[in-house]
Amino acid sequence: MNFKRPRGTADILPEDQPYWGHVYDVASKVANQFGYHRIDTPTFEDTNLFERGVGNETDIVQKEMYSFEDHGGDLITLRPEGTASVCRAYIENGLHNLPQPVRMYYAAAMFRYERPQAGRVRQFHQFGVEAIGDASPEVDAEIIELGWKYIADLGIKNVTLRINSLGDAEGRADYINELEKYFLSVADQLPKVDRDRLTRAPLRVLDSKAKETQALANAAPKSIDFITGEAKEHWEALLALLDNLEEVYPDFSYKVDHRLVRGLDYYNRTVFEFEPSDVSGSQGTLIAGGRYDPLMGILGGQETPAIGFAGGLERLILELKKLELPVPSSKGPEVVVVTLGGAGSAGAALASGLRAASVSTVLAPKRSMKAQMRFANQQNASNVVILGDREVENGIASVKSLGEGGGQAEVSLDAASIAAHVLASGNQ
RNA sequence: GUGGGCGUAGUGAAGAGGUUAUCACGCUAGGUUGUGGCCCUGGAGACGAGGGUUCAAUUCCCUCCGCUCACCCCA
Repeated sequence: MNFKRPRGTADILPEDQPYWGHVYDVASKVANQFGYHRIDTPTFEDTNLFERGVGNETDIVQKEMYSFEDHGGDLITLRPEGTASVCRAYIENGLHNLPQPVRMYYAAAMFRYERPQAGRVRQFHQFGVEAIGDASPEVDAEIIELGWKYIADLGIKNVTLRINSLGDAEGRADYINELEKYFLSVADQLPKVDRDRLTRAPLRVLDSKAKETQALANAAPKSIDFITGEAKEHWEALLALLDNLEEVYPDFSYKVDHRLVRGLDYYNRTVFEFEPSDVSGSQGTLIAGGRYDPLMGILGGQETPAIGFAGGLERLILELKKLELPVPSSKGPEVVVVTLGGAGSAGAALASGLRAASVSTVLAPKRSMKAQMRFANQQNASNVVILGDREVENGIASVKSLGEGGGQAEVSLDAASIAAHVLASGNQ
């Protein structure tokens, strides 16, 4: 009986690491460009944080959380998303005392008990950003710009940005009422999935995948027609700011989509999503976010406006692979040390000396010379240093460059000389 | 939770109710005594599990398990 990884988890093998390194590197680079600082929160939290923060009625809380009682009797949950934790940390650590807004980002594993499929696993990874403590539409635009730039810097083109406003809590009830009324009036034309949805979450009928529903949803009442006052001003200001972005970034564009809604309870006003334009995959959303002004209050903090997004790294990597986009490849060592005969220990000593001199060095396995050369080649090494009894005796090592038409040189057998030789040829 | 597809070496594939299960890549050892990539020759390595039908099952049937895709949901 062999052990297998749990369903919905993945081993990220060395060969896949270039993709992961790339999505993490670009994430931190772009976040820093916008003045966002990294925050790490615990992998698990009090179950109650998510029940309150994510919303007790959501599927995430109802059937997807990894929850357990620990040995002290506390109810613990592996985080299914990042925003609730960041807000908890903001409140707990008194980050409202910092200059506002506080700009933070995270990149970490999340856990949801779901049926795995393309672009969806049980342990998955998100890059998320949050700007807390500023209600102005400029911050909305900034977050959207950040998300767009992240995707663009990864090299992914042809993404569609859809945006909508859910308005504030006050006006929302009226809107949902109207929406329900409308869908009920055409209920006989809805497929049963959507009739069920209508009783459960009327907003979600809007983004149904069913063809029959989509035509009806297009004609449904729009939330942006129900928003008033500050929320309306906010929305219009945001659209103007996005128009500016179109001038700065030639490829940037957005589409107001009144059928865009969110699954989590805490969102208000601005919501948005980035997804590939060629809607092939069903789990297509690469980045999704929005404003969540009510959340801080829900979690027991002071009312504090905030907005953020989260992006699925697995989905981004899937897209990178689909588009066959290049990612920085892992480099081989600068030196592989090949030893023959009784030179084994001299080789090990030389390898240590080279590493001490900051030259990446790998010792070839003790096999035939041919096998060791082949090993060096497979490691993608820049050079081999050949060390046999002859060399040890004469105090001279053969240093061979493995590149195209690389030559071979005799170098004095000491780490400093070899390091200098290797670094000099590497810099040419 | 619901519904489809699929389970043969590490990977990708082929195969037949009946002796030793095939191929490619990969791995590994060699091919003149100390020089990689190309080429050649060896070697290791597999029928997901259980039950049934049959003289005989890896092949047909059933169950389970696993993988995968979609719905649902969501990043």
